[in-house]
Amino acid sequence: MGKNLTNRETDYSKWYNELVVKADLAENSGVRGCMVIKPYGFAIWEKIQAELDRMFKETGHQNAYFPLFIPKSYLSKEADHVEGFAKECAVVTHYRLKNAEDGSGVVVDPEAKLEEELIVRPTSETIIWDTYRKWIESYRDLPILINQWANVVRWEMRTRLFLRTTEFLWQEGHTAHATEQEAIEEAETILDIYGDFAENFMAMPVVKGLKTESERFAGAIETYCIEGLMQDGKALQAGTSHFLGQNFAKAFDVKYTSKEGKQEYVWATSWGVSTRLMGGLIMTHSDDKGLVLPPKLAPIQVVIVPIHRNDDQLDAISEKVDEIVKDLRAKGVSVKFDNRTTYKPGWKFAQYELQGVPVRLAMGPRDLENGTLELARRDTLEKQNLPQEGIADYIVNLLEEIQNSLFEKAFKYREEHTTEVDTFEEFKDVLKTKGGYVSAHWDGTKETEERIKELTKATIRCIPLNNKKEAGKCILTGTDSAERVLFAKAY
RNA sequence: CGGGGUGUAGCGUAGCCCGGUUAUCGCGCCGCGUUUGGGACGCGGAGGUCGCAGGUUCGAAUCCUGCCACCCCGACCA
Repeated sequence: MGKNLTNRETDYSKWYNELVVKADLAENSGVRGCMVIKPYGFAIWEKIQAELDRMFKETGHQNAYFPLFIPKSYLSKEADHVEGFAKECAVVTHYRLKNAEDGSGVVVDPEAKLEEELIVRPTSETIIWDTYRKWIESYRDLPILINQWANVVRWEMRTRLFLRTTEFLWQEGHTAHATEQEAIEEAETILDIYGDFAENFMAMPVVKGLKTESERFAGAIETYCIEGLMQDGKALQAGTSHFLGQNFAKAFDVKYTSKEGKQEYVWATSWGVSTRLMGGLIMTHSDDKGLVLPPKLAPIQVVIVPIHRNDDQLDAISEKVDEIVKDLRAKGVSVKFDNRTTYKPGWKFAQYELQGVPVRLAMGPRDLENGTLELARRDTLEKQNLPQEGIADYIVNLLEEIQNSLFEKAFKYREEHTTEVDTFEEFKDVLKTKGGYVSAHWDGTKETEERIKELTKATIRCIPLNNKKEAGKCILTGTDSAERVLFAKAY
């Protein structure tokens, strides 16, 4: 295989293809950049969904579902929003096909042209706000805290598996509030959930911050984000939470009557994370042998491989293994006993390493005699022989240790790849030779940000929320600056 | 959409410049046997619109034209 994942030049997409997912559609279909998520990959997504869903619900959110198709006119109601998405919308113009007269197949029936074209949602703000108008009359109707799990389509010019597919799965939250303060707090609450999830479940350290004007969501007043740093030194925007102000309320005329009997526009947020998180997961932890999954998101946490010469041995091993499986399941650990005789142990070892299963147990005749088993950690690739006695408890602790150790490793990498610089020369040099985040002063203007991007391909990933105030000079223009911002090359 | 590159079996490829028997090799797949503590080995077998269409030619994977798809670099983006 020989793909060095720690190499900065690595093409991760090859891993995706081989490991979890394959972009694989009918030839010449014109549907580019879509991905088929294989069962194992989807199982990871389901774990992500389950945890986030729980966190949303714990903070008072509910799930709902809105239509895939959005009337074209909706999109044009919010000026910045159209501007941001118009160039990447798939449009439905007809609703029927018919047999071609020359028998060459089916063609679009010109009779079946839609009066108003429908947009395949690139995001659902517009259709949701059109609905909220009908739902909201009084301050008693607020807040509305709704999340939707859905697919969206963005016809990007260039796609990249997981990170920028034409169609992707995500969750999008859309909330309406009576006050500005409450909406801002909502956006921050969600950012905290995203940060918590990224660090404690994905074991991916993130920087929480604010986007600059040019990186802000189309239609937002403020965009909060979490930014991860991948093993190749590039940053990945892993989630965003937007404070939308009253932009959408005004565009869709969503007003409520306040306690005082006055008509007020509502305040809004929207927020989302997507299947891109899976890309982040892979790019944060994987090594040359394949995926490395944090235990909390691994579809299989422990795999048990029997080593045997004949059926009698397998039966004897199975008997022991069944006990261990039962113990582990009782402690909430997901276990797979791979007793297939169609594959050999060596093949299975390699296979589960590819899939990133955190812990592997092997048991053979020798172990039966000694009451032992072999345990291998996916993250460190260390193997040890242990007594079968008490193995379930040992594993429960070990899974936690692996979870923590993955985070620590990624955290250390990020610390080592965050560099403060004070001159543009250093800035360019760090980007070229070391990569990662570069913390530098910036004069706060769009023009400077743009110029730096042109010169170095680095963008401002965010203005960290916990930023300390520190006077300095912009690395490009030398103008006074009050704080450093984080630059990086990004996906 | 601009610049560069690539399309040959499920995957990865040789052959193309310089046209000529039955299109190369590896992995994978199927059968039989031996194997099984780190991706086993032997023997046998199946599998191909050489991206598509047209052209040149006695003859095209190979040369020419057009189209399509994919990858990389730009503009765009979760």
